Amino acid sequence: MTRKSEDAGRSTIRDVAARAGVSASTVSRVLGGVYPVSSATRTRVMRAVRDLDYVADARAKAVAGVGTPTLAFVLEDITGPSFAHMAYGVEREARRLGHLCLVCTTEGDVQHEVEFVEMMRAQRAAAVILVGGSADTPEYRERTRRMADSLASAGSRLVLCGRPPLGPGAPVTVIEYDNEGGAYALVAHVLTQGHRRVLFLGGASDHTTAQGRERGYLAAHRARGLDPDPALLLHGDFTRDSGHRLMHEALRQGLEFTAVVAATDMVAAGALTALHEAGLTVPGDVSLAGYDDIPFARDLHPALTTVHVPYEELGRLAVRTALGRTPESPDEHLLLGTHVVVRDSVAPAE
Amino acid sequence: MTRKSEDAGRSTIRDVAARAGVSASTVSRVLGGVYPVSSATRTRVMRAVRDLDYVADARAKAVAGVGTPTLAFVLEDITGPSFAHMAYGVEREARRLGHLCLVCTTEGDVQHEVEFVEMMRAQRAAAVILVGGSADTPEYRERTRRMADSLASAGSRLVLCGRPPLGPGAPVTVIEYDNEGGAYALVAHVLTQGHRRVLFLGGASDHTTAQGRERGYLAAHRARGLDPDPALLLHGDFTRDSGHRLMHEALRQGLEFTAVVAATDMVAAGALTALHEAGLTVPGDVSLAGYDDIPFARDLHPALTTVHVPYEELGRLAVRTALGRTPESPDEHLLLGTHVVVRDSVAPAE
DNA sequence: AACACAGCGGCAACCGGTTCCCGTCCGGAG
DNA sequence: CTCCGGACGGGAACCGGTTGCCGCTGTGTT
Repeated sequence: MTRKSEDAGRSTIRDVAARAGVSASTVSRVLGGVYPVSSATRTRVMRAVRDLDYVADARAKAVAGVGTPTLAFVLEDITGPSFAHMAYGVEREARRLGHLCLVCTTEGDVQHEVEFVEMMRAQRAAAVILVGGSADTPEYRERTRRMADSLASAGSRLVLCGRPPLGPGAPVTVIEYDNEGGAYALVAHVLTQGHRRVLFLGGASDHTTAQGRERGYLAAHRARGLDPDPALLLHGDFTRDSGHRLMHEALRQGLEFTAVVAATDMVAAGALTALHEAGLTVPGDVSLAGYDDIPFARDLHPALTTVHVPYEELGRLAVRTALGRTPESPDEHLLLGTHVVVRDSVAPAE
Repeated sequence: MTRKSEDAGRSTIRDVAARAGVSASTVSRVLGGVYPVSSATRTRVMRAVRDLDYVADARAKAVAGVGTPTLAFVLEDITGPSFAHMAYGVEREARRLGHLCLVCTTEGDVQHEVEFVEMMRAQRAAAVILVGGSADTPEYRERTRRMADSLASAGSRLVLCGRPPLGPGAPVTVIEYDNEGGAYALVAHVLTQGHRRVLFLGGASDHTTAQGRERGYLAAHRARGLDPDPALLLHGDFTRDSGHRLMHEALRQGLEFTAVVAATDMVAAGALTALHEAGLTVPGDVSLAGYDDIPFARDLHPALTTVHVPYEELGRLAVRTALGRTPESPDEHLLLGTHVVVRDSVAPAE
């Protein structure tokens, strides 16, 4: 028996009180720290606390209305690099502010999301942060709005982080980044290098992130009076495998292009491998660009030209604005900027 | 006012009871589902519940001793691919089992870890899972053991997932994977290809994961009667930048080697870039291998030969054994196997 | 018609904390 | 010596739930 106390398992505040010969109120006051307590009593209580290795039950405190509320965030897949960076920002800022962080991955299943939000309402979470893009359908807006109302009426707050907003009137905080602007700048860079047939490896066509990036691709063309061949717009999802498959297929079909812009770096990675497999060199035969600036983009060969997105900052802002909101402040809507980072995977045409 | 009810904000069980004209106990019983309640009463209660959009406060239930306890996991950095996969396994299994998941990143700061564990004791978490390797010092063992005892006395459980065990007698569950075995097999593969001077890009020398992999490296040499040049054992950390720097330095010093084994795929990625920068081809001039089999390993060029570690499974097992433990079962210690996956980055010597 | 019993629902105690309110004891001022 | 007020600590109500126990009612037996 190396344990110093009688090892009572979890001990309550009344156990401590009994051992110190005082009432539970006094123990609570000593631990609270504000109420005046004589130093003799304080010492006895602290001693009992140490002897029993007592820690107040955070859940009981929560019921009594003290204690910091928790925060929750929901994402599709924690192993995705951009998701992970947002999660990092959220967790980090929450910790800095003294909040605990609940996490839920949905694996793309809407049902999981709805159930989890309901649980968070029961937990009386301070805020629920929905992280990462989504399809923007009427059902989505309807469902999400219901979640927002339901959380709001329970005193919580819904935050959309990199997700389609719901239109006016919904009790939500929205933090977005400029998908279209980033894609515009990136594609403009590619076009400036003289490329005229630029293959676009996009995402699902109802996915807002994919839509934004595709709009940027088109806008950059139009700004120079170009009208891109619709056959060059391919759709898949945001995975490495999708990039690989799409690229492989495009090559097999003999599609003509001198540059490839992928909707994400993951897609670009898959595409790059497919290009290599086909015996093509990058950027010698084909130029390639990605989107997201995940850490690995530097270590692809050639190092990938891409668009940097301040994912971590996005997460941090999400918790800050959700928590710092004053009752009378309006629902916020932030839009963060992006910028292209030029590396070695895009070369002049010819 | 589209809201259908009078929108009471959070409503209590007594509000529901009042509206349904019954007592709080009855509402509780209707919601509980087991106790016999007449169908007329049940209908009235359910109606009130729906009208008020009532959800029972999970924290209050927890205090009353019902409701599923939460689970917590702690890791250094959620953006690391292998960490992320363990986190994924943990979260997924927890959800399957109906538990909520708290997360904390430490950024390598021991103090954060200790504070968080204390909070989890206050939360009465079912289990706290410490994820990922660590330095194995006397202080580490002492501190971790204290955490384990303290959690155990509060009815929680400490789980070490991919972390150094504490020796006999500590109330911990340990889930490890075979670092040494994997490295042994990998290095054996490299040696079989005829390489004799194999550079090892290791981690911190007091880090158990790094130690295990280094032991494997040495053992594989000794098994064939080889005695590796100590100058070929380099130490850094597990980051991409460390790999880049170490490789760059080794090349600058004119160290001689025909193959490189990196302690992680991240390190290998950095090393690969450094090799490319020096104008060397892989595996033409130098062979290269990694460890972890992160998804990106496939998309490096050449595709990286590496060791697969069942990270997700590791996380899943951590929660399963922590939760499924019966009071009389002994403290478990699992060791999962690894296997090498051969791709294109290792070629025969000469 | 009296009785037993099952079905149903309310009261009150409890979970583990916090805090309002009040009583006691002390010292210092008049 | 009395009176006053501030410092200190205890009792009890409360937070929002659950549940043991008991009493009421209605129906089916004998």
